[in-house]
Amino acid sequence: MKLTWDINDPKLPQEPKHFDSFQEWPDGYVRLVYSSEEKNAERHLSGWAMRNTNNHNCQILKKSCLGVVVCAGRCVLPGGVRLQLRPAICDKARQKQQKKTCPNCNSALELIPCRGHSGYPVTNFWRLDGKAIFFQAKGVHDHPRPESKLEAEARRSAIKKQVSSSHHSQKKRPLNSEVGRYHNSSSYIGNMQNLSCLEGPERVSIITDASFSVPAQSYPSLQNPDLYKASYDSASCQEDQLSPCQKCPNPRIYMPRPCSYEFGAPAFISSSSYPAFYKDMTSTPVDTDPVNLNGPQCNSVTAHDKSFNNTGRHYALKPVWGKAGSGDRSDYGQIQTNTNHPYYSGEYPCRYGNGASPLAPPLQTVITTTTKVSYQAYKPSVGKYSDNLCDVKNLQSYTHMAENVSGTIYSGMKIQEDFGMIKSALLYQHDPVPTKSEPVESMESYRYGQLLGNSYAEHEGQALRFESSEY
DNA sequence: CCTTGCGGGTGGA
DNA sequence: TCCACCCGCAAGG
Repeated sequence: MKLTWDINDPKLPQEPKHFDSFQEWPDGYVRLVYSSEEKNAERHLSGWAMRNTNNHNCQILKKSCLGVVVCAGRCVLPGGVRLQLRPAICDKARQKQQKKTCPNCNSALELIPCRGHSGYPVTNFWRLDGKAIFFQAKGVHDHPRPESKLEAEARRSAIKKQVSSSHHSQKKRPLNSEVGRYHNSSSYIGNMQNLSCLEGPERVSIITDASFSVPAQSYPSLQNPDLYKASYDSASCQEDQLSPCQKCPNPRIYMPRPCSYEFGAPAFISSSSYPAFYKDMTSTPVDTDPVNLNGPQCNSVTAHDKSFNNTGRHYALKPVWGKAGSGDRSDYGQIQTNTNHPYYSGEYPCRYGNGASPLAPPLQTVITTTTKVSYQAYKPSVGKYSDNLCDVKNLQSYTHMAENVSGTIYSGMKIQEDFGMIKSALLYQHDPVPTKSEPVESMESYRYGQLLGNSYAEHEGQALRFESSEY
């Protein structure tokens, strides 16, 4: 469909013929139309830690990205992964979260704010219109992915369990043990995620080698795998699934963009290579810039998924960005698709590396305003999602996903139950890799674009995220 | 205890 | 006007 609409349009396309599958990690200037039956969309879920932002417009729900919480020491977890916690959405909880230390090295935790939208946090807009839920994202995340919501929840519950149960027996093992687990799991996950779609064996191999960093993508299937998973998976899957298709056609795909934080921190980059960095880097992610080089690729992590998923081609596309201002609306959607990145790369602020200059001038202007639209009632009737049903479509994809996952992954992983969820999480994002070949391609292109970053991505792929707060 | 939404209100552009 | 953001409230898990 043509992305001719803008979230602020008085009139949105009526009765869209086709709905997009849920995307857990939308990135870039994306516009999607979900079915009002899509639970995840209904809940305005996102893998990114998005907090509600008051835009004084009850028709449009606006959310802004909180970034990601990482170890200030940029330590590498045992699995080679990095800690990438999901920032607590609640201000108070976030403050508390930041007072905790890295479960792995005890360094302070650092919140990397999102500045992917012209120096401001990436914003997501949700608007219910009839049977469709319109979603529009503005900005490109310039930081690693945090844990997905499910992963975070899973972790939390896992920790609780441990605490409660294990308490008696051995009390304090927690840190290491936990960490270890997490690592494992996470790393797996990370890999898994990437691989998610692949077959078991392949996955494994892949994993080992390249773990792109997809930080977190998946929604763990923890709890109700069905629900989330389905949806999420679908998302991921979709991507994957789409990927084949998407690669070309899909407009909404995102692109990976450059510079991100990750690179900024060497640590992130190649965990393996830079192990030493831990401490040094700590405070100065920026310095790390050397990485910047990577900068362009930065987000690779994130991007990966995407890239994989969607990508192959996207990258190649041309940069639409030049325009900016006016074109906006329609452009946006497309941009993503098309744009390769010039925009990203350039523009994107790798804050770390370059500084935050927002190259993308156009964006803002264009973007903006959510504020006022008064159209139909946005307020969704909540409640609806009862459907565990999830979209059939999604399910399908899921199903296969799930299967794969469970089977393969798990077996491989030793993870405990707790982590089981994780696996689920793994599923989607990476999935992008529907076809093996693609991944490769995309990777390359990707990397290419990224430059250095790649390495990072690979190693990093899995960042662990977990917070173990108390220890 | 945390998430999610809502909405009043502020300050800067 | 637009927008980011702070703050509190309420519902729900």
